[in-house]
Amino acid sequence: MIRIYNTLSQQKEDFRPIQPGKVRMYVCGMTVYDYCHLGHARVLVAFDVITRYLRHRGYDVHYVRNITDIDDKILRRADENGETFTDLTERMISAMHEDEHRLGVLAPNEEPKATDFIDEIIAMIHQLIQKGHAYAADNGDVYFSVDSFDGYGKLSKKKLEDLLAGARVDVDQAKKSPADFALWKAAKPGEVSWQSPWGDGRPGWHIECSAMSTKCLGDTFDIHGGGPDLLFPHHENEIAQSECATGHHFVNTWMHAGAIRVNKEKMSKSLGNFFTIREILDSYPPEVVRYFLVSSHYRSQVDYSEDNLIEAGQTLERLYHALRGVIPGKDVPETDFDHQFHEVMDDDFNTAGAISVLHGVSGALNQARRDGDEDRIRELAAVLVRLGGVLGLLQQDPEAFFKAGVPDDLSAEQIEAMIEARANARKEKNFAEADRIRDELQEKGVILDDSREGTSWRRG
RNA sequence: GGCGCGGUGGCAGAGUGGUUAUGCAGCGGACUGCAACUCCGUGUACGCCGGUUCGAUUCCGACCCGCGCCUCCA
Repeated sequence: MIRIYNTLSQQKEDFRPIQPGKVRMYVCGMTVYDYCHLGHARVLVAFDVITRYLRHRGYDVHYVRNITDIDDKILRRADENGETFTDLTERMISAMHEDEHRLGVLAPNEEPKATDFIDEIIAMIHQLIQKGHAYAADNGDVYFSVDSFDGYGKLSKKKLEDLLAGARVDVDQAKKSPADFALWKAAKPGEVSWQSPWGDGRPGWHIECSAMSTKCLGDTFDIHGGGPDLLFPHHENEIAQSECATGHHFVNTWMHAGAIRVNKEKMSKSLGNFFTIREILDSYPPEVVRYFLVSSHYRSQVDYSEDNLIEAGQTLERLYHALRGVIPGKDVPETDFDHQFHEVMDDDFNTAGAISVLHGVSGALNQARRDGDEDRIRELAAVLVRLGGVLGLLQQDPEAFFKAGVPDDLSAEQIEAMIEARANARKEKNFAEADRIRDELQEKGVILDDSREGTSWRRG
């Protein structure tokens, strides 16, 4: 039985999908006005692992992750760049896909964009007005009336009165209550807009997710996830909109990833302390970044630092070393390691524990190597690749992993030729020449590994 | 101020009412022409103070400290 921590109940619960064997999951994706940063990568990778694991356990997962392609920040950025907002969003969407692909994140089943769901959004707003949960204000905006929904605050555990008492709630004359939020925003002159019964405008941020998730997954679905800062107000507002519009319970399990921090502060756009995925990938192999993210639990905070990335790289190398030179066996049945892996992953996707199982496999594999037990080596290699694959790791050919990133000015053939020259020098006991060749290669970023079987090489 | 989360060995990071993951670094060893790499072995821990218990790092309470949300942010 898989257990998942539910933000709604604040505890781990047995996971029972609405339809046995099928999981319907929605995750809030990117607002595409800039490149993805590490915080986005965390959510992307976390829910990728969750999807992979659920599928590994036999569930048919329908994973929907939206793209917010219209909002204030997009319009402002497009204006600053002197480009149309669609040029900007298309560029950022393809950049996002590139980043995801490099991190080994599988594509969701559906990737709805807000601008493709304007009709559904308008229909839902219309429904909310009819049921008395929303109202058109004098300024052309349409607001959700927070007072009309008794359940408001049940996800974030906030009381409406506390929210109203807070000084940071926007006081807007057009709103009946300061906590009300926009469903439809009237267009300013010259702004991109769509026609609606309440005048030209565009959707508010929260309504798009309600409209798209309902359209793609139905009124009630299993899992809704996202980043830690979406819990309030975004997800709280989604619940209010959806439950008021459909009259049904919205989501069974709410999942939130932990924040990425830099120097003890949350990595965020507003603090400006964020690292984009692409700039991190300039310095570290993508799989190392993924390993770093997966090595701690998805709900915990993690600190981004050079040291942590370097350590992740060293640890990943250890696992690939175990696989080096082995052809994994085929159709290897489940082992005790698989069971251990399932046990920790069943417990709210404990990827840190899962990685420890991976190290257990690699330790056993090394033992088999010492024993010279070829069958056992091939069996364990298969298990390691299989379980690693559930985390989206260890799917590369080990040689490719070790040799990636070698400077272009040195071809594999040249390296092999130098290795051979060194081997000859060593045979003639000309160690000065042998060491000269070794040093020369090291200077160029190539490290030689001597072993009984001969010499292999990898990037430095 | 309101709500929520957390404090584990030098570092990263799981977990558990008693047998104390895993990795990195350190140390010892094997291997090596010498090294590096690799492999094997190995020590150190549960913020503070009370309570419950035969026994608490694990449960309960207080305290200290850190963090997140309450405003756009994954």
